[in-house]
Amino acid sequence: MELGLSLGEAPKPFAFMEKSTKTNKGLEFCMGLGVGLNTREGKEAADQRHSIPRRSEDGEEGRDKTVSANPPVQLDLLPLAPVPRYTSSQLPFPWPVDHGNSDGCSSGQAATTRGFDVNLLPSTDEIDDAAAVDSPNSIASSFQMEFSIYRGSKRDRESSAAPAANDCEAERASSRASDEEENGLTRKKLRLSKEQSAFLEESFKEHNTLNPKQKLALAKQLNLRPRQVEVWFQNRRARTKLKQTEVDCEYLKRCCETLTEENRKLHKELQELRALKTSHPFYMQLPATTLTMCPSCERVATTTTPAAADGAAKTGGFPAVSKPRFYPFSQQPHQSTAS
DNA sequence: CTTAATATTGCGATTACCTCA
DNA sequence: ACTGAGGTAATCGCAATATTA
Repeated sequence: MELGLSLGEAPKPFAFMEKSTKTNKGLEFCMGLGVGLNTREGKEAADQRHSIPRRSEDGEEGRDKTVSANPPVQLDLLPLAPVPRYTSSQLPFPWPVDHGNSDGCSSGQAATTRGFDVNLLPSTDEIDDAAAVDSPNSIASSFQMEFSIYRGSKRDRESSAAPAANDCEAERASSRASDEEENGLTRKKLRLSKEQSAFLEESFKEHNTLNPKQKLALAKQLNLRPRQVEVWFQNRRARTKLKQTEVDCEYLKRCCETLTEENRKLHKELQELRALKTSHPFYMQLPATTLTMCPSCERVATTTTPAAADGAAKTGGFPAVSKPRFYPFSQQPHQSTAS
């Protein structure tokens, strides 16, 4: 028996599944798994499983329009985190939450009352950028911080005693690594607040990718740099994919166990049939037969070998008759010379 | 219309920092 | 106080795609 499990590239994820469905009806299980994450197709397939929407409304997202022609098996994702689900009216996203529009500007009234922890302040040019794409009535332009829960490190809390120094540090942290290296500074990891993370999480549920407008609006609303929002979404997608991979592996593991068990049962059945032949040598008038399974077509075939015939003769079991044959599953062998 | 250069974006791999047991 | 593990923000390099001259 062949177990076709492909953990790499899976160009034809269901090819072997078709075979198995047309043969052994006694085997009630069949699988079609395409866990090919190492190729572009695999990535797209994975994205399909993740139900990542491929936006097409924005020109800049056109590169993601391609979809796999062979969608692999859909595995239900376990809930990643028990994040409370908000309704659209409760969620003051900086873009309309009509599940499809990504215009970037919000309708929003509720967001004006929601403030967020600030690890660092966006640079003024980024604020200008965000304002440039926001309508004059957007919540982002009217965003105000109303509370601040700083969850920085001990060092951060110490430095927060000196506001000027903290601003300077935040500004430094907002630079890219190249800038940091140029300044001889090590990058500083900034922890997002619970509120920021929760809001990003909710945003991710709405759109797991962001167009530039959404990114800017979200960054402004959360008082983060657009780059931070972008990185967060990238990492969040990576986490989702990793979780899905774990689910896939777990599923494959269960399938393997199932197949192993089925194989064990088949072996047991075969032994019982052989024992039956031994105890009732003239019951079926069978030749000395070796049951084999064609690896290509997965059909059971028989071969009559001299050694088997000798063994049968020694036990006094079977006369040396070339035919008839015994087909345990009422199947004709695909080829007479099965290997 | 074709093509090369450039810009943009997302992803995988990895690093670095932070928190916690 | 120290330490290792785990989580995650951030970085880097690459590939695919879009845009533009």
